Amino acid sequence: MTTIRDVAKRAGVAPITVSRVLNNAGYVRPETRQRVEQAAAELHYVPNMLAHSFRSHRTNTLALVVTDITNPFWTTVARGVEDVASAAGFSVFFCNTDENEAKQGQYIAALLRRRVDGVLLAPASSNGADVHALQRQRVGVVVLDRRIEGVAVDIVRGDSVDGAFQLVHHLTGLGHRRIALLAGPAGLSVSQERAAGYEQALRAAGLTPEPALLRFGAFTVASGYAMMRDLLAHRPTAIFAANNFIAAGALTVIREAGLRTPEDISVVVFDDLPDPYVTAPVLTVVVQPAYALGRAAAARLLTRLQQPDLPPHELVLPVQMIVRSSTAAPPPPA
Amino acid sequence: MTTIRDVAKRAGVAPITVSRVLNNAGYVRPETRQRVEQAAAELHYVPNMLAHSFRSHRTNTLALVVTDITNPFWTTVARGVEDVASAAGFSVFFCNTDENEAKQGQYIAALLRRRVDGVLLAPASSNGADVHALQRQRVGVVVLDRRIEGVAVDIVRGDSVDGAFQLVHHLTGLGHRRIALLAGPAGLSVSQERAAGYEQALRAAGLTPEPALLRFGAFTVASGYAMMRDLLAHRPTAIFAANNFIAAGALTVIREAGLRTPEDISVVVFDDLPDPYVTAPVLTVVVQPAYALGRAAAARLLTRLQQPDLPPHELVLPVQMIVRSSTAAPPPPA
DNA sequence: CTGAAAGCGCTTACAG
DNA sequence: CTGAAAGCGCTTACAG
Repeated sequence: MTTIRDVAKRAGVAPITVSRVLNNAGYVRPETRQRVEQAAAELHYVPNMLAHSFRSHRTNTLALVVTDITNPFWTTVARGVEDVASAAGFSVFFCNTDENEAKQGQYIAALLRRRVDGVLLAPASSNGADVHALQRQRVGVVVLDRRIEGVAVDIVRGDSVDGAFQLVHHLTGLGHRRIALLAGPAGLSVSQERAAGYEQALRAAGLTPEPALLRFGAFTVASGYAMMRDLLAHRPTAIFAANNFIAAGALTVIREAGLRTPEDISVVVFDDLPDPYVTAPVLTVVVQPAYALGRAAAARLLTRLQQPDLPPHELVLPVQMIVRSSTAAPPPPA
Repeated sequence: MTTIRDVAKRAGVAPITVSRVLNNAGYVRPETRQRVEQAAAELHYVPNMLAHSFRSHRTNTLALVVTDITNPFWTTVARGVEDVASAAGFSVFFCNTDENEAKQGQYIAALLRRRVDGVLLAPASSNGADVHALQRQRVGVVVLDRRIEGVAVDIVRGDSVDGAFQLVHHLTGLGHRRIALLAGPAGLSVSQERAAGYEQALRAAGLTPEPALLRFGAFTVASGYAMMRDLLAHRPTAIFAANNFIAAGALTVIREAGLRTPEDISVVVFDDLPDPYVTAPVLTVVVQPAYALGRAAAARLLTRLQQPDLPPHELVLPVQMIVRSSTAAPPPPA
């Protein structure tokens, strides 16, 4: 394998000069630079980034740890992260935890061993241990989408309370009084915040939240299906699904029960399903700016790498409701 | 930062002994092992994998380069790869090329610099240059899903010819005579093979392929939409979409044109859209074993890393047709 | 079963 | 603008 030494020999310079050329660091005479570049090309030289990183203590690598790689919300976030990172010369390690705390711990340990410069973490739980472990080793961290407890750290997330409020306010405005919430895991801040927005909107309409109409589960199709099955007996006239996959499960139950949307039951959802998902009906939704969220989080992480002592900051991105054909006035009481 | 040396000092042994404990390599007395492990834990020691890899010439890292990270086919493949890799102690770098040859080249260069042990590549084109570059640097390679030209390399893919034949044969069996193919990029082996299976099935039914009914495009919703718009004037009674995203685009056109499926037009597709995609109608499909494909490819790559001189091998996984409600006999001629 | 010495391929820190 | 020397934190190769 050819090394910087071989290139140096061929170009008639010292290894350190080759290093300067390859890293665009320090002064090199244009002619010297050209001779080095030519020698490198002729030898098919491939820089050894392991040696570089090992010596310089910089890997130019970030990691993005998400909870469900099959959810288009997260793949869209990933594109935002990747675009910002690669423009700044960083590579990104994508990791998928399946909302599993143990898996998350294993990934964090692996990333620490690899000496990534920074981590963007969508935490699988509110437990701050992993963030703490990263900070102890002086790895940059930005928490995505969710809040965690007891740790001072940068956060970038969408406005769940406001989004939930908008959706449920829309439903009460249409005259709905029996609105169910199919929420995510009870322990996550996003679940709690969407439930808070839901209750605020109910109260604003003079309604009292009914425990039987609020279910916690998981951000999966199967969970949406199970929660919706349980709910049918309680005769909701509208459903608020806390994410897109929950909505997909709920819609399957609705279809199987022979109910029509929006005539028999209205449906609203947090997070859109993009184009390729040929949904019917077309859902009233709160859209989080997933791509912008990825970009903002990556940008913040790069800033933190340069200024480690910046005070932690929470960035809450606004969300937007799009009213489509899945919502209408409730059916007249039977 | 604490090093192997600090751990050694605390445990009262030599650094090499710590190395042996951490890597489970060579003989270590159980008591010595325990002392070392305790010292490492007390010091919150995090092994420096950069130093390890740099010295040992092994990174325990693979890369998976796919063409569209938003397509569930590829995320499912990714899970298969990840499961096999992590069981064997390897991490996986996920890279997304967007079917862009230049982006692929950049990723391959970055992976070479990082000295990944092996690469699973779904090539964005039939050009073998990147595979050649990997092989020259003695990086293991397995090509996924598609064939490339002029390079001896392991390949793992689904049976496109057979899958296409099955779908189109199903349509001719129902009585269709005007069957259109919305294919992927003309230069890719998968596109050519699906077109070949399509033509074979037509000929087997005594039909002559009609150039106006075969369109090449891209594996995207937008391309499916555009191709389908162009096709409407040619009055096909059935559509064969070469992948799931093309089908999604075509279905939008069909819906906008006020056509019903399957009454007015039948639709078949290569690659399923999974659960969360609440499609209507439910499509007749050829399913590739995406998860198994990922597993098989990763397993092959691990084998090759251990036996670099194995002759190249092509593994073609069988595919399965599932007949659902999007296909029926063609409407009577107007 | 354990260790002392050398070296992996770069960059840092210092000179000139 | 260029270079000689030292060293990053491990593992290899050899000894005992």
